[in-house]
Amino acid sequence: MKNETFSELKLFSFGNLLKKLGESIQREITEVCKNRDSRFDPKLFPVLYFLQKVEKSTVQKLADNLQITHPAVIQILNKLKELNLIETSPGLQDKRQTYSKLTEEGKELLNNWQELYSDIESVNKEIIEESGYDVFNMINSINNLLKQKNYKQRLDEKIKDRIMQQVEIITYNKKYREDFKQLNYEWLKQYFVVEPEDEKLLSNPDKFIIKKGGQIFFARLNNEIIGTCAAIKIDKYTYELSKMAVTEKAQGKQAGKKLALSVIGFAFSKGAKFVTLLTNKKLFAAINLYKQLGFEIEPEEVKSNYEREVFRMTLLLQ
Amino acid sequence: MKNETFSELKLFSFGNLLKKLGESIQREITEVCKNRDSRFDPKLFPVLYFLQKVEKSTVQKLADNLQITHPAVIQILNKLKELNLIETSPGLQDKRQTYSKLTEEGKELLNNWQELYSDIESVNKEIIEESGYDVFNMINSINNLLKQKNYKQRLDEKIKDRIMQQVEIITYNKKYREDFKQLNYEWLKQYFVVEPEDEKLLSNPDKFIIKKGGQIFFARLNNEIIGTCAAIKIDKYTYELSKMAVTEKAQGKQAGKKLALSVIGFAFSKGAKFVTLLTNKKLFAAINLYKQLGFEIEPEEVKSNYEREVFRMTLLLQ
DNA sequence: TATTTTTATGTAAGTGCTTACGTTTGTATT
DNA sequence: AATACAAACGTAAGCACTTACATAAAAATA
Repeated sequence: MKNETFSELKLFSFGNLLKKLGESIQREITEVCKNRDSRFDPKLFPVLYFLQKVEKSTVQKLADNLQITHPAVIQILNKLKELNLIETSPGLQDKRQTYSKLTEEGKELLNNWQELYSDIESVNKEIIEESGYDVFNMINSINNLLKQKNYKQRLDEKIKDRIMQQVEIITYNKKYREDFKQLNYEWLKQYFVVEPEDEKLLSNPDKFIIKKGGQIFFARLNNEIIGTCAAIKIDKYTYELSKMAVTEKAQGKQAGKKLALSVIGFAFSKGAKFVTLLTNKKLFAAINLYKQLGFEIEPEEVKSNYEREVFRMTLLLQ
Repeated sequence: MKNETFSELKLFSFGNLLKKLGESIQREITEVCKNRDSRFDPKLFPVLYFLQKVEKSTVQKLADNLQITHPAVIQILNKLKELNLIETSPGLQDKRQTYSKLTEEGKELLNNWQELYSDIESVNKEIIEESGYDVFNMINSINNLLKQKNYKQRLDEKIKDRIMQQVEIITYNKKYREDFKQLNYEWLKQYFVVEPEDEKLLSNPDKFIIKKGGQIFFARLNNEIIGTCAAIKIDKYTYELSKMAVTEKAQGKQAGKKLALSVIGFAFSKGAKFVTLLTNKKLFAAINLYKQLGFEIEPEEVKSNYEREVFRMTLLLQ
């Protein structure tokens, strides 16, 4: 009965479980040490140990080697200084540095602690052996995995994937005509002005896009149309990706990417060789997306009948 | 080069490694969550989750189920209350209790978070699978080991063993005569007064103990005599454990136990059937040790020629 | 050479827990 | 019924770190 919830949340709390286990072990070690010798604080030990090995060290070097932050090192060094176990001196060549080294008292105490240190190691070793697991390799293995791709990245990707899967892409239907117009208006007004040219096309998608062999895609999230994009037939081998618009509030849900992929897929299925598009220098996010999908910027600046600072990008379908 | 010290201290820092790994995972989870929705704090989640499952709960019940202390629960509940995700009410039968339950807003939010929760679970699962280790069984296994015998106990035992091994037991030699006398004087003065009877025996151990077929043992730690104990021959079948004295500053190093064991071993090797001793009611630690070694209190109160509140304990050698 | 950037250190404050302690209420014992 | 004991909750403070920020010196760059 008890711990049932605990076990349900086990996978979610994975990090916490590791943390708690480690903490409880450290807590008990600290307690035992304090009982033996009020000065023996296991958290001080690694710093002392390292100082013994290298004679003297800067703060940064300690932080790097002990895998803790430099403020943590400084706090430990301060305690050691209070206990007269180390002494510090400013760096000679580099005046920013602070070197720390053991005092005679520090060396002696460290020597006395060596035995307790070994005892702790023995107990840890026994526990690990009794557990029957190669705990260190496990820790290493997970650390390496997270070094290759850190947790944040993994989780961000997972979330992106999930959201992308939630966005459905559907094809044109008369009932979406108003959505097509609205989404594009919203977008145009944000960046430019709506020109007569736009007005004409956006009001008659059947006539200017569908009937001419093109297609219009819509991104739907929870039964709401959040984005659109058209594939306009230019010639047998070329389709234009155009009228891409995703509503502000649904940004970041990968709808644009999914829409663009649909256009590309459509063009490909029609046997096209190129997908081309016009875009504007200031639309960084869009340009990035197109690049990511393999579009390349045409070298010559294009003169379009739209009064914008535009250029052409083209994707070669293999 | 780097991390070398780290790896030298690996076994010592076992708990810390686990803790750090867990912490770093939790940190990144928290960061990602905060970016998505400033209110989604993964540390709040288990409490919400549990409240959803049981409808309402007391503080203590939450603490038990989530394996955290009750102040931790209260702190989380306070945050949740600030966010209007829960509401609390005092217990009806038991007025000490405080019940918490989700508000409508809390239920809705929890529902929204469900997806992010699943994403975190998926990432954790992937990491664990990629690592190739059965991390949960490992954690369980170690937790169980520590439940059977906690870390503190293990470490205390390890230290005791080590110290006991360091104490060497050696047999009588004239050069230790002064140690024998001094140790016993120190001890006698602390608890009683030195009587003529004592004086006589302590000054002539060769004559009164060794020559009569007994033996005197000394405990040596780092070339210093820290304790002594005599085996005095009473008759063919009986030796008396007597003149046990361990110097104050070396208490707790198991010297007494080791000395007593030496006396018992000596008596056994001489073919004795009993080891007997006189002790005083106020010497609790000593009595405990003797009991631990198998000595049993003789039922009748003994009249000794020492003016102390004494009784006899005897060990039957099998 | 002047200026920007980076590095080493230090300080302050935050975090997510914990232990320690106090108050109120309930339960057990005399 | 009176009293001792235990439990539930709450508050305060501590712990072992962390992030965030500040400062001065060194290194890189223009």
